[in-house]
Amino acid sequence: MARARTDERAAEFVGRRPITARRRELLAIAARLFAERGYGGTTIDDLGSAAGISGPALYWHFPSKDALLAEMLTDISDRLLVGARECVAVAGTPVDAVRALVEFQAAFAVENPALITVHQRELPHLTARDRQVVRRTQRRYLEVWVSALAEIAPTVDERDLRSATHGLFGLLNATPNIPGQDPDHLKELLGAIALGAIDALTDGAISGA
Amino acid sequence: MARARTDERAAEFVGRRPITARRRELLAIAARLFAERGYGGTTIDDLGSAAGISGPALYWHFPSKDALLAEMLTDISDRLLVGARECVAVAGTPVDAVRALVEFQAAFAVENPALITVHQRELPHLTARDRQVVRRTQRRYLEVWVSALAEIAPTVDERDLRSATHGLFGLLNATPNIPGQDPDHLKELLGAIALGAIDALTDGAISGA
DNA sequence: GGACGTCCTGAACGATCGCTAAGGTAGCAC
DNA sequence: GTGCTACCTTAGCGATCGTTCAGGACGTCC
Repeated sequence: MARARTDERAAEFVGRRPITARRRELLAIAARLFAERGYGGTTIDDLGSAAGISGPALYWHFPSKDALLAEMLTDISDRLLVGARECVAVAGTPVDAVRALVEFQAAFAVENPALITVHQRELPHLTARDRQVVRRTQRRYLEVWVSALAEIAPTVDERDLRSATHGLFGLLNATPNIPGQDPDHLKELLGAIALGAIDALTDGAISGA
Repeated sequence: MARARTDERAAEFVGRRPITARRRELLAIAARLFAERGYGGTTIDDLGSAAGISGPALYWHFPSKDALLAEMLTDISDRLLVGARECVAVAGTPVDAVRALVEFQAAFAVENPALITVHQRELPHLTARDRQVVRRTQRRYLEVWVSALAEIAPTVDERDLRSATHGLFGLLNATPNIPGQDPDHLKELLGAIALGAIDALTDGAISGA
């Protein structure tokens, strides 16, 4: 009998197991189910049978249901943060940076509705420690936005920028609730609306009033 | 021994028990806990002890944990729908109607962050029947918005209006995520941003371009 | 062929938790 | 007093569900 990877490899990879294709697949399936039924409404057996295996088989890949969720959420927030930093790095002007951020978030939300849903909803089901990690990454992501916005609107109070950015996230992350729209069209539409919102916030810094 | 109200009164009130102050109080407490820990992360005993009573004591007031959540969610969506209809009824012009809707939703979200959180998050934990009821009310609420927007922007495709409205809800409902801002200020800020978003959508129908 | 790693099964355990049962207390009506 | 209602208690049942355990099938390497 092979010992579960949970025991054997944990030390080697210090809490973060190697990312195999199978793991990614299972995470994607879990994201779909969590989005549909909620974390609490999804059992280990549900996850297993959706993946074509038994419930306990998951324990070879993940140490616990909590840990699965934790990995999913940290992965999402990491991807968002990396993407946002790249947006800013690549952009030529501050306005371009903001445009790129809007487009990036819109694209991510439209292309990963399940992930966005879970990310917005299931944070309370993390352990305090994991929640703290995700929250910190989220805060950094927010800061990338706030910094970018501050560059195009230096006169606006930074706390207002922060509040408004939360609002923009809510706007762009609403895509999971919107049924049956063409993804590309939706991306454009919500992106345009978000830019309008930013214009209102920054007194026309985008459109150049 | 008094039989539980669940058995005794259910027939009289056809599934909807009379709304006493105590019930409202318990619902408010439950909303707070559900928002903090999630529905699945909150036990009956948690709810009870937060209210200063034992867990099972709740069963005198509500037939089940599910039913408690269902009542909470239907109540929220009902209040939103009623409020929105009144906004439209009172408004003099279509633009006023849209302004009133934005202000109303912003006010509701700022003043009831816990309710908004639960309303956004816990729908999957309802029974199919209850979920259907809440969804229908939500759809009607959405239609009030879409109709109002269609009046100020008759050229915009109605499906786009619907999508955009979902986005606006996301924007205005982001308030629970925003810590430590003055409520009135936040209301104004998000309201203004939302109007900017609507302006972008309707090509200046609000600001009068 | 044997050793080993990968990935899975099926049975079962233990804890949690929603919910029921049975009863108690305080107040008010008559 | 008795009876009735409103609201609550504690004990405990039953089911669910996360998790563990022991093992097996399949592949690869020597």
